[in-house]
Amino acid sequence: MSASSAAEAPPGTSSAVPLRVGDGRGSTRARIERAALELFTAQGFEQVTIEEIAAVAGTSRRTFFRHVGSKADAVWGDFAAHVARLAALLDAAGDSVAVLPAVFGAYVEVNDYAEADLPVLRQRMRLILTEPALQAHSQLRYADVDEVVARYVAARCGQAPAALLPRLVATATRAAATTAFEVWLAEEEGSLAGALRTAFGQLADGFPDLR
Amino acid sequence: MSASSAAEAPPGTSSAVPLRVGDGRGSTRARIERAALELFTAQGFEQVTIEEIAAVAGTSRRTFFRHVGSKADAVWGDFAAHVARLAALLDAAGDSVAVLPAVFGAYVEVNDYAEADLPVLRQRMRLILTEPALQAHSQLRYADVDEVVARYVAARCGQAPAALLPRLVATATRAAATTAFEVWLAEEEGSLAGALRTAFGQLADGFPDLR
DNA sequence: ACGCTAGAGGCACCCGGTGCCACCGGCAAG
DNA sequence: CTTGCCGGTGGCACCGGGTGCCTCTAGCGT
Repeated sequence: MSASSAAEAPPGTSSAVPLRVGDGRGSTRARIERAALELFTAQGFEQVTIEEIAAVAGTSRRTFFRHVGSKADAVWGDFAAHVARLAALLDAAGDSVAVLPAVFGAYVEVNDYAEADLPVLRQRMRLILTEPALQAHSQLRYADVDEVVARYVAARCGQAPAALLPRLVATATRAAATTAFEVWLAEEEGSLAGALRTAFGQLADGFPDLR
Repeated sequence: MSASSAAEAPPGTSSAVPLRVGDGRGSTRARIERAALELFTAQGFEQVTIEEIAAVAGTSRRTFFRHVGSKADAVWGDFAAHVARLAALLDAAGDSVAVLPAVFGAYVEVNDYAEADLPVLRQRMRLILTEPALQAHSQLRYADVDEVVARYVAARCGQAPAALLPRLVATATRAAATTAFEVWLAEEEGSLAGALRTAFGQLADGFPDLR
Protein backbone atom coordinates (compact mmCIF):
# COMPACT_ATOMS: atom_id res chain seq x y z
CA MET A 1 0.00 0.00 0.00
CA SER A 2 3.00 2.29 -0.14
CA ALA A 3 4.71 3.55 -3.22
CA SER A 4 6.59 0.76 -4.88
CA SER A 5 10.36 0.69 -4.66
CA ALA A 6 10.72 -1.38 -7.80
CA ALA A 7 11.57 1.52 -10.08
CA GLU A 8 14.60 -0.11 -11.64
CA ALA A 9 14.69 -3.50 -13.25
CA PRO A 10 16.61 -6.12 -11.22
CA PRO A 11 20.29 -5.52 -12.05
CA GLY A 12 21.27 -9.07 -12.81
CA THR A 13 18.33 -9.81 -15.07
CA SER A 14 18.85 -9.16 -18.76
CA SER A 15 15.62 -8.96 -20.69
CA ALA A 16 14.81 -11.51 -23.34
CA VAL A 17 14.63 -8.75 -25.92
CA PRO A 18 17.92 -6.81 -26.01
CA LEU A 19 16.58 -3.50 -24.77
CA ARG A 20 18.88 -0.56 -24.37
CA VAL A 21 19.37 -0.93 -20.64
CA GLY A 22 20.66 2.53 -19.93
CA ASP A 23 23.52 4.92 -20.14
CA GLY A 24 25.17 3.97 -16.88
CA ARG A 25 22.74 5.91 -14.73
CA GLY A 26 19.82 3.60 -15.32
CA SER A 27 16.96 3.46 -17.77
CA THR A 28 15.22 6.55 -19.05
CA ARG A 29 12.26 5.82 -16.84
CA ALA A 30 14.43 5.54 -13.74
CA ARG A 31 16.23 8.79 -14.57
CA ILE A 32 12.90 10.55 -15.00
CA GLU A 33 11.58 9.23 -11.70
CA ARG A 34 14.73 10.20 -9.84
CA ALA A 35 14.69 13.70 -11.30
CA ALA A 36 11.00 14.13 -10.52
CA LEU A 37 11.35 12.94 -6.93
CA GLU A 38 14.29 15.23 -6.31
CA LEU A 39 12.62 18.28 -7.83
CA PHE A 40 9.28 17.64 -6.13
CA THR A 41 10.82 17.39 -2.68
CA ALA A 42 12.99 20.42 -3.28
CA GLN A 43 10.42 22.77 -4.77
CA GLY A 44 6.99 21.23 -4.21
CA PHE A 45 4.89 19.24 -6.66
CA GLU A 46 2.96 22.11 -8.19
CA GLN A 47 6.00 24.32 -8.66
CA VAL A 48 7.83 21.85 -10.88
CA THR A 49 6.93 21.65 -14.56
CA ILE A 50 7.29 18.58 -16.73
CA GLU A 51 9.75 20.49 -18.87
CA GLU A 52 12.07 20.94 -15.89
CA ILE A 53 11.92 17.28 -14.97
CA ALA A 54 12.61 16.28 -18.54
CA ALA A 55 15.57 18.66 -18.71
CA VAL A 56 17.11 17.28 -15.51
CA ALA A 57 16.51 13.73 -16.72
CA GLY A 58 18.18 14.63 -20.01
CA THR A 59 15.21 14.02 -22.21
CA SER A 60 12.16 15.74 -23.63
CA ARG A 61 8.69 16.58 -22.43
CA ARG A 62 7.18 14.17 -24.94
CA THR A 63 9.35 11.31 -23.79
CA PHE A 64 8.49 12.01 -20.16
CA PHE A 65 4.84 11.29 -20.89
CA ARG A 66 5.65 8.20 -22.88
CA HIS A 67 7.37 6.72 -19.85
CA VAL A 68 5.39 7.79 -16.82
CA GLY A 69 1.93 8.59 -18.12
CA SER A 70 1.26 11.50 -15.82
CA LYS A 71 3.04 13.88 -13.50
CA ALA A 72 1.63 12.12 -10.44
CA ASP A 73 2.68 8.70 -11.70
CA ALA A 74 6.32 9.77 -11.58
CA VAL A 75 6.17 9.35 -7.79
CA TRP A 76 4.71 5.86 -7.70
CA GLY A 77 7.33 3.69 -9.32
CA ASP A 78 5.97 0.40 -10.61
CA PHE A 79 2.97 0.33 -8.33
CA ALA A 80 1.11 -2.18 -10.46
CA ALA A 81 3.80 -4.73 -9.58
CA HIS A 82 3.32 -3.80 -5.93
CA VAL A 83 -0.39 -4.54 -6.19
CA ALA A 84 0.32 -7.75 -8.05
CA ARG A 85 2.64 -8.85 -5.25
CA LEU A 86 -0.08 -8.17 -2.71
CA ALA A 87 -2.49 -10.25 -4.75
CA ALA A 88 0.04 -13.06 -4.94
CA LEU A 89 0.61 -12.96 -1.19
CA LEU A 90 -3.10 -13.20 -0.52
CA ASP A 91 -3.36 -15.99 -3.01
CA ALA A 92 -0.55 -17.86 -1.29
CA ALA A 93 -2.17 -17.36 2.12
CA GLY A 94 -5.18 -19.31 0.98
CA ASP A 95 -7.29 -20.77 3.78
CA SER A 96 -4.42 -21.49 6.15
CA VAL A 97 -5.07 -18.41 8.29
CA ALA A 98 -8.23 -16.52 9.17
CA VAL A 99 -9.24 -13.80 6.73
CA LEU A 100 -8.28 -10.73 8.68
CA PRO A 101 -4.84 -11.98 9.77
CA ALA A 102 -4.18 -13.00 6.19
CA VAL A 103 -4.89 -9.49 4.95
CA PHE A 104 -2.83 -7.94 7.73
CA GLY A 105 0.07 -10.27 7.03
CA ALA A 106 0.00 -9.58 3.31
CA TYR A 107 0.08 -5.83 3.94
CA VAL A 108 3.00 -6.13 6.32
CA GLU A 109 4.91 -8.39 3.99
CA VAL A 110 4.34 -6.37 0.85
CA ASN A 111 5.68 -3.34 2.70
CA ASP A 112 8.80 -5.08 3.94
CA TYR A 113 11.44 -2.86 2.38
CA ALA A 114 15.19 -3.23 2.53
CA GLU A 115 16.91 -0.76 4.82
CA ALA A 116 18.54 0.92 1.84
CA ASP A 117 15.18 1.63 0.22
CA LEU A 118 13.67 3.36 3.23
CA PRO A 119 14.93 6.87 2.47
CA VAL A 120 13.38 6.85 -1.00
CA LEU A 121 10.21 5.33 0.42
CA ARG A 122 9.99 8.12 2.98
CA GLN A 123 10.53 10.68 0.24
CA ARG A 124 7.76 9.18 -1.87
CA MET A 125 5.27 8.74 0.93
CA ARG A 126 5.94 12.21 2.29
CA LEU A 127 5.05 13.64 -1.10
CA ILE A 128 2.00 11.45 -1.52
CA LEU A 129 0.62 12.26 1.92
CA THR A 130 1.53 15.93 1.83
CA GLU A 131 0.94 17.30 -1.64
CA PRO A 132 -2.77 17.75 -2.31
CA ALA A 133 -2.59 16.77 -5.96
CA LEU A 134 -0.79 13.56 -5.07
CA GLN A 135 -3.07 12.88 -2.14
CA ALA A 136 -5.97 13.06 -4.56
CA HIS A 137 -4.27 10.89 -7.12
CA SER A 138 -3.48 8.29 -4.49
CA GLN A 139 -7.15 7.40 -4.28
CA LEU A 140 -6.96 5.99 -7.79
CA ARG A 141 -3.95 3.83 -6.94
CA TYR A 142 -5.51 2.65 -3.69
CA ALA A 143 -8.68 1.69 -5.48
CA ASP A 144 -6.67 -1.04 -7.21
CA VAL A 145 -5.41 -2.26 -3.85
CA ASP A 146 -8.90 -2.26 -2.42
CA GLU A 147 -10.18 -4.30 -5.31
CA VAL A 148 -7.54 -6.97 -4.77
CA VAL A 149 -8.31 -7.21 -1.06
CA ALA A 150 -12.05 -7.16 -1.58
CA ARG A 151 -11.79 -9.94 -4.11
CA TYR A 152 -9.83 -12.07 -1.66
CA VAL A 153 -12.23 -11.49 1.22
CA ALA A 154 -15.18 -12.12 -1.08
CA ALA A 155 -13.73 -15.42 -2.24
CA ARG A 156 -13.08 -16.59 1.29
CA CYS A 157 -16.50 -15.56 2.57
CA GLY A 158 -18.53 -16.69 -0.39
CA GLN A 159 -19.81 -13.21 -1.08
CA ALA A 160 -19.73 -10.88 -4.06
CA PRO A 161 -16.69 -8.60 -4.21
CA ALA A 162 -19.04 -5.63 -4.25
CA ALA A 163 -20.87 -6.74 -1.08
CA LEU A 164 -20.56 -4.75 2.11
CA LEU A 165 -18.21 -7.00 4.07
CA PRO A 166 -15.47 -7.41 1.44
CA ARG A 167 -15.55 -3.74 0.50
CA LEU A 168 -15.54 -2.71 4.13
CA VAL A 169 -12.60 -4.91 5.06
CA ALA A 170 -10.69 -3.63 2.04
CA THR A 171 -11.27 0.07 2.67
CA ALA A 172 -10.83 -0.17 6.44
CA THR A 173 -7.59 -2.13 6.29
CA ARG A 174 -6.24 0.20 3.68
CA ALA A 175 -7.22 3.19 5.79
CA ALA A 176 -5.36 1.60 8.69
CA ALA A 177 -2.31 1.00 6.54
CA THR A 178 -2.31 4.58 5.29
CA THR A 179 -2.61 5.87 8.83
CA ALA A 180 0.27 3.64 9.90
CA PHE A 181 2.35 5.21 7.15
CA GLU A 182 1.42 8.66 8.38
CA VAL A 183 2.61 8.07 11.92
CA TRP A 184 5.68 6.18 10.69
CA LEU A 185 6.58 9.23 8.63
CA ALA A 186 5.92 11.66 11.44
CA GLU A 187 8.20 10.03 14.00
CA GLU A 188 11.78 9.36 12.99
CA GLU A 189 12.25 6.17 14.98
CA GLY A 190 10.08 3.04 14.84
CA SER A 191 9.65 0.40 12.18
CA LEU A 192 7.05 0.48 9.48
CA ALA A 193 5.98 -3.08 10.20
CA GLY A 194 5.46 -2.14 13.83
CA ALA A 195 3.26 0.80 12.92
CA LEU A 196 1.23 -1.37 10.58
CA ARG A 197 0.76 -4.10 13.16
CA THR A 198 -0.31 -1.61 15.80
CA ALA A 199 -2.87 -0.02 13.50
CA PHE A 200 -4.22 -3.39 12.40
CA GLY A 201 -4.42 -4.51 15.99
CA GLN A 202 -6.51 -1.54 17.00
CA LEU A 203 -8.75 -2.03 13.98
CA ALA A 204 -9.24 -5.72 14.65
CA ASP A 205 -10.47 -5.32 18.19
CA GLY A 206 -12.82 -2.50 17.33
CA PHE A 207 -11.35 0.20 19.60
CA PRO A 208 -12.63 -1.34 22.85
CA ASP A 209 -11.75 1.73 24.92
CA LEU A 210 -14.01 3.89 22.80
CA ARG A 211 -17.19 1.87 23.03
CA MET B 1 -19.55 12.40 4.41
CA SER B 2 -21.69 12.61 1.33
CA ALA B 3 -21.96 15.46 -1.04
CA SER B 4 -23.84 18.29 0.59
CA SER B 5 -27.35 19.02 -0.52
CA ALA B 6 -27.18 22.65 0.55
CA ALA B 7 -26.52 24.03 -2.91
CA GLU B 8 -29.16 26.73 -2.69
CA ALA B 9 -29.44 29.26 0.07
CA PRO B 10 -32.44 28.66 2.32
CA PRO B 11 -35.37 30.27 0.45
CA GLY B 12 -36.80 32.27 3.32
CA THR B 13 -33.53 33.71 4.49
CA SER B 14 -32.59 37.05 2.99
CA SER B 15 -28.94 37.88 3.50
CA ALA B 16 -27.92 40.85 5.60
CA VAL B 17 -26.34 42.37 2.53
CA PRO B 18 -28.95 42.70 -0.25
CA LEU B 19 -27.39 40.21 -2.68
CA ARG B 20 -28.96 39.60 -6.01
CA VAL B 21 -30.71 36.37 -5.08
CA GLY B 22 -31.35 35.06 -8.56
CA ASP B 23 -33.37 35.32 -11.70
CA GLY B 24 -36.20 33.03 -10.68
CA ARG B 25 -34.29 29.84 -11.33
CA GLY B 26 -31.95 30.26 -8.42
CA SER B 27 -28.59 31.89 -7.93
CA THR B 28 -25.86 31.73 -10.52
CA ARG B 29 -24.02 29.18 -8.44
CA ALA B 30 -27.07 26.94 -8.19
CA ARG B 31 -27.68 27.17 -11.94
CA ILE B 32 -24.08 26.25 -12.62
CA GLU B 33 -24.23 23.26 -10.28
CA ARG B 34 -27.49 22.01 -11.76
CA ALA B 35 -26.15 22.33 -15.29
CA ALA B 36 -22.91 20.59 -14.37
CA LEU B 37 -24.66 17.72 -12.61
CA GLU B 38 -27.01 17.16 -15.52
CA LEU B 39 -24.28 17.26 -18.15
CA PHE B 40 -21.91 15.07 -16.15
CA THR B 41 -24.47 12.32 -15.66
CA ALA B 42 -25.55 12.52 -19.27
CA GLN B 43 -22.15 12.58 -20.96
CA GLY B 44 -19.56 11.70 -18.35
CA PHE B 45 -17.31 14.02 -16.38
CA GLU B 46 -14.38 14.14 -18.77
CA GLN B 47 -16.50 14.65 -21.85
CA VAL B 48 -18.06 17.88 -20.62
CA THR B 49 -16.11 21.11 -20.95
CA ILE B 50 -16.48 24.11 -18.67
CA GLU B 51 -17.60 26.12 -21.67
CA GLU B 52 -20.58 23.79 -22.16
CA ILE B 53 -21.60 24.00 -18.54
CA ALA B 54 -21.33 27.76 -18.58
CA ALA B 55 -23.42 27.94 -21.74
CA VAL B 56 -26.18 25.75 -20.27
CA ALA B 57 -26.09 27.77 -17.06
CA GLY B 58 -26.38 30.94 -19.10
CA THR B 59 -23.09 32.44 -18.06
CA SER B 60 -19.42 32.51 -19.03
CA ARG B 61 -16.42 30.30 -18.47
CA ARG B 62 -14.79 32.95 -16.31
CA THR B 63 -17.83 33.27 -14.09
CA PHE B 64 -18.03 29.50 -13.70
CA PHE B 65 -14.62 29.50 -12.05
CA ARG B 66 -15.47 32.45 -9.87
CA HIS B 67 -18.37 30.51 -8.38
CA VAL B 68 -17.24 26.91 -8.11
CA GLY B 69 -13.49 27.05 -8.03
CA SER B 70 -12.91 23.91 -10.03
CA LYS B 71 -14.71 21.49 -12.30
CA ALA B 72 -14.81 18.84 -9.57
CA ASP B 73 -16.20 21.27 -7.01
CA ALA B 74 -19.32 21.71 -9.11
CA VAL B 75 -20.48 18.32 -7.87
CA TRP B 76 -19.99 18.91 -4.16
CA GLY B 77 -22.41 21.69 -3.31
CA ASP B 78 -21.55 23.53 -0.13
CA PHE B 79 -19.53 20.73 1.36
CA ALA B 80 -17.75 22.99 3.81
CA ALA B 81 -21.11 23.58 5.49
CA HIS B 82 -21.62 19.83 5.59
CA VAL B 83 -18.30 19.39 7.38
CA ALA B 84 -19.13 22.24 9.72
CA ARG B 85 -22.40 20.54 10.61
CA LEU B 86 -20.54 17.34 11.38
CA ALA B 87 -18.18 19.26 13.64
CA ALA B 88 -21.13 20.90 15.40
CA LEU B 89 -22.81 17.53 15.93
CA LEU B 90 -19.67 16.08 17.46
CA ASP B 91 -19.30 19.15 19.58
CA ALA B 92 -22.87 18.78 20.80
CA ALA B 93 -22.35 15.10 21.58
CA GLY B 94 -19.67 16.00 24.08
CA ASP B 95 -18.97 13.34 26.69
CA SER B 96 -22.54 12.06 26.97
CA VAL B 97 -21.88 9.01 24.78
CA ALA B 98 -18.79 6.87 24.22
CA VAL B 99 -16.45 8.10 21.53
CA LEU B 100 -17.22 5.60 18.79
CA PRO B 101 -21.02 5.79 19.10
CA ALA B 102 -20.73 9.56 19.05
CA VAL B 103 -18.85 9.51 15.77
CA PHE B 104 -21.25 6.97 14.29
CA GLY B 105 -24.24 9.00 15.38
CA ALA B 106 -22.86 12.22 13.97
CA TYR B 107 -22.22 10.54 10.62
CA VAL B 108 -25.73 9.14 10.48
CA GLU B 109 -27.30 12.42 11.46
CA VAL B 110 -25.30 14.58 9.09
CA ASN B 111 -26.38 12.29 6.28
CA ASP B 112 -30.06 12.41 7.18
CA TYR B 113 -31.44 13.82 3.95
CA ALA B 114 -35.03 14.68 3.17
CA GLU B 115 -36.76 12.25 0.84
CA ALA B 116 -36.90 14.89 -1.86
CA ASP B 117 -33.15 15.38 -1.83
CA LEU B 118 -32.29 11.73 -2.29
CA PRO B 119 -32.36 11.68 -6.11
CA VAL B 120 -29.85 14.51 -6.35
CA LEU B 121 -27.75 12.89 -3.65
CA ARG B 122 -27.71 9.65 -5.61
CA GLN B 123 -26.72 11.55 -8.74
CA ARG B 124 -23.87 13.28 -6.93
CA MET B 125 -22.55 10.22 -5.14
CA ARG B 126 -22.77 8.09 -8.26
CA LEU B 127 -20.55 10.58 -10.05
CA ILE B 128 -18.13 10.88 -7.14
CA LEU B 129 -17.77 7.14 -6.72
CA THR B 130 -17.72 6.36 -10.42
CA GLU B 131 -15.74 9.02 -12.25
CA PRO B 132 -12.01 8.59 -11.65
CA ALA B 133 -11.26 12.31 -11.59
CA LEU B 134 -13.96 12.88 -8.99
CA GLN B 135 -12.95 9.83 -7.01
CA ALA B 136 -9.48 11.31 -6.79
CA HIS B 137 -10.75 14.74 -5.88
CA SER B 138 -12.94 13.27 -3.14
CA GLN B 139 -9.84 12.45 -1.13
CA LEU B 140 -9.25 16.17 -0.62
CA ARG B 141 -12.79 16.73 0.60
CA TYR B 142 -12.67 13.71 2.88
CA ALA B 143 -9.42 14.91 4.38
CA ASP B 144 -11.38 17.80 5.89
CA VAL B 145 -13.89 15.36 7.35
CA ASP B 146 -11.13 13.20 8.76
CA GLU B 147 -9.52 16.16 10.42
CA VAL B 148 -12.76 17.09 12.17
CA VAL B 149 -13.29 13.56 13.45
CA ALA B 150 -9.66 13.12 14.45
CA ARG B 151 -9.78 16.36 16.41
CA TYR B 152 -12.85 15.19 18.29
CA VAL B 153 -11.41 11.79 19.13
CA ALA B 154 -8.13 13.40 20.15
CA ALA B 155 -9.88 15.81 22.48
CA ARG B 156 -11.85 13.04 24.13
CA CYS B 157 -8.89 10.72 24.53
CA GLY B 158 -6.37 13.31 25.57
CA GLN B 159 -4.14 12.61 22.62
CA ALA B 160 -2.72 14.69 19.79
CA PRO B 161 -4.93 14.88 16.67
CA ALA B 162 -2.03 13.48 14.68
CA ALA B 163 -1.62 10.44 16.94
CA LEU B 164 -2.44 6.97 15.70
CA LEU B 165 -5.73 6.40 17.47
CA PRO B 166 -7.54 9.59 16.42
CA ARG B 167 -6.29 9.37 12.85
CA LEU B 168 -7.20 5.70 12.69
CA VAL B 169 -10.71 6.21 13.99
CA ALA B 170 -11.20 9.06 11.55
CA THR B 171 -10.00 7.25 8.45
CA ALA B 172 -11.63 3.94 9.36
CA THR B 173 -15.05 5.43 10.11
CA ARG B 174 -14.89 7.47 6.98
CA ALA B 175 -13.94 4.40 4.97
CA ALA B 176 -16.94 2.64 6.48
CA ALA B 177 -19.22 5.53 5.61
CA THR B 178 -17.97 5.62 2.03
CA THR B 179 -18.49 1.90 1.70
CA ALA B 180 -22.00 2.26 3.07
CA PHE B 181 -22.67 4.83 0.38
CA GLU B 182 -21.40 2.44 -2.25
CA VAL B 183 -23.74 -0.36 -1.30
CA TRP B 184 -26.62 2.06 -0.79
CA LEU B 185 -26.06 3.28 -4.33
CA ALA B 186 -25.77 -0.19 -5.77
CA GLU B 187 -29.05 -1.53 -4.43
CA GLU B 188 -32.16 0.46 -5.16
CA GLU B 189 -33.98 -0.34 -1.92
CA GLY B 190 -32.72 0.22 1.62
CA SER B 191 -32.11 3.35 3.63
CA LEU B 192 -28.86 5.21 3.79
CA ALA B 193 -28.95 5.34 7.57
CA GLY B 194 -29.39 1.59 7.63
CA ALA B 195 -26.38 1.03 5.43
CA LEU B 196 -24.30 3.37 7.57
CA ARG B 197 -25.33 1.66 10.78
CA THR B 198 -24.58 -1.77 9.39
CA ALA B 199 -21.14 -0.73 8.23
CA PHE B 200 -20.36 0.97 11.53
CA GLY B 201 -21.57 -2.08 13.42
CA GLN B 202 -19.24 -4.38 11.53
CA LEU B 203 -16.36 -1.99 12.05
CA ALA B 204 -17.00 -1.62 15.77
CA ASP B 205 -16.89 -5.31 16.54
CA GLY B 206 -13.78 -5.93 14.48
CA PHE B 207 -15.21 -8.48 12.03
CA PRO B 208 -15.41 -11.34 14.55
CA ASP B 209 -16.14 -13.95 11.88
CA LEU B 210 -12.89 -13.17 10.12
CA ARG B 211 -10.50 -13.61 13.04
C1' DA C 1 -25.05 64.00 -11.44
C1' DC C 2 -21.26 61.88 -9.07
C1' DG C 3 -18.37 58.21 -7.59
C1' DC C 4 -18.18 53.58 -5.48
C1' DT C 5 -18.47 48.79 -5.55
C1' DA C 6 -19.55 44.02 -6.77
C1' DG C 7 -20.54 40.91 -10.22
C1' DA C 8 -19.64 39.73 -14.79
C1' DG C 9 -17.20 38.81 -19.18
C1' DG C 10 -13.33 38.92 -22.28
C1' DC C 11 -8.50 38.08 -23.09
C1' DA C 12 -4.04 36.30 -22.68
C1' DC C 13 -1.36 33.17 -20.54
C1' DC C 14 0.45 28.86 -18.12
C1' DC C 15 0.63 24.06 -17.78
C1' DG C 16 -0.68 19.03 -18.08
C1' DG C 17 -1.82 15.79 -21.46
C1' DT C 18 -2.48 13.74 -26.40
C1' DG C 19 -2.20 12.84 -31.43
C1' DC C 20 0.51 13.12 -35.32
C1' DC C 21 4.48 13.10 -37.95
C1' DA C 22 9.34 13.13 -38.93
C1' DC C 23 13.86 11.49 -37.61
C1' DC C 24 17.47 8.34 -36.35
C1' DG C 25 19.78 4.20 -34.99
C1' DG C 26 20.03 -0.80 -34.99
C1' DC C 27 19.04 -4.97 -37.17
C1' DA C 28 17.76 -8.67 -40.36
C1' DA C 29 16.99 -10.01 -45.16
C1' DG C 30 18.13 -9.50 -49.86
C1' DC D 1 26.29 -2.72 -49.21
C1' DT D 2 21.60 -1.57 -49.71
C1' DT D 3 17.02 -1.92 -48.43
C1' DG D 4 13.33 -1.91 -45.46
C1' DC D 5 11.49 -2.51 -40.98
C1' DC D 6 11.05 -0.96 -36.26
C1' DG D 7 11.36 1.11 -31.57
C1' DG D 8 12.63 5.03 -29.11
C1' DT D 9 12.77 9.87 -29.59
C1' DG D 10 11.53 14.64 -30.17
C1' DG D 11 9.08 18.49 -32.19
C1' DC D 12 4.70 20.56 -33.08
C1' DA D 13 0.04 21.72 -32.76
C1' DC D 14 -3.88 21.24 -30.29
C1' DC D 15 -7.24 20.72 -26.32
C1' DG D 16 -8.94 21.81 -21.81
C1' DG D 17 -8.60 23.29 -16.85
C1' DG D 18 -7.26 27.16 -14.20
C1' DT D 19 -5.57 32.18 -13.18
C1' DG D 20 -4.46 37.17 -13.48
C1' DC D 21 -5.72 41.33 -15.30
C1' DC D 22 -8.51 44.63 -17.30
C1' DT D 23 -12.95 46.57 -18.61
C1' DC D 24 -17.82 47.12 -18.47
C1' DT D 25 -22.09 47.63 -16.33
C1' DA D 26 -25.74 47.86 -12.90
C1' DG D 27 -27.11 49.18 -8.63
C1' DC D 28 -26.01 51.79 -4.53
C1' DG D 29 -25.57 55.94 -1.46
C1' DT D 30 -24.30 60.91 -1.33
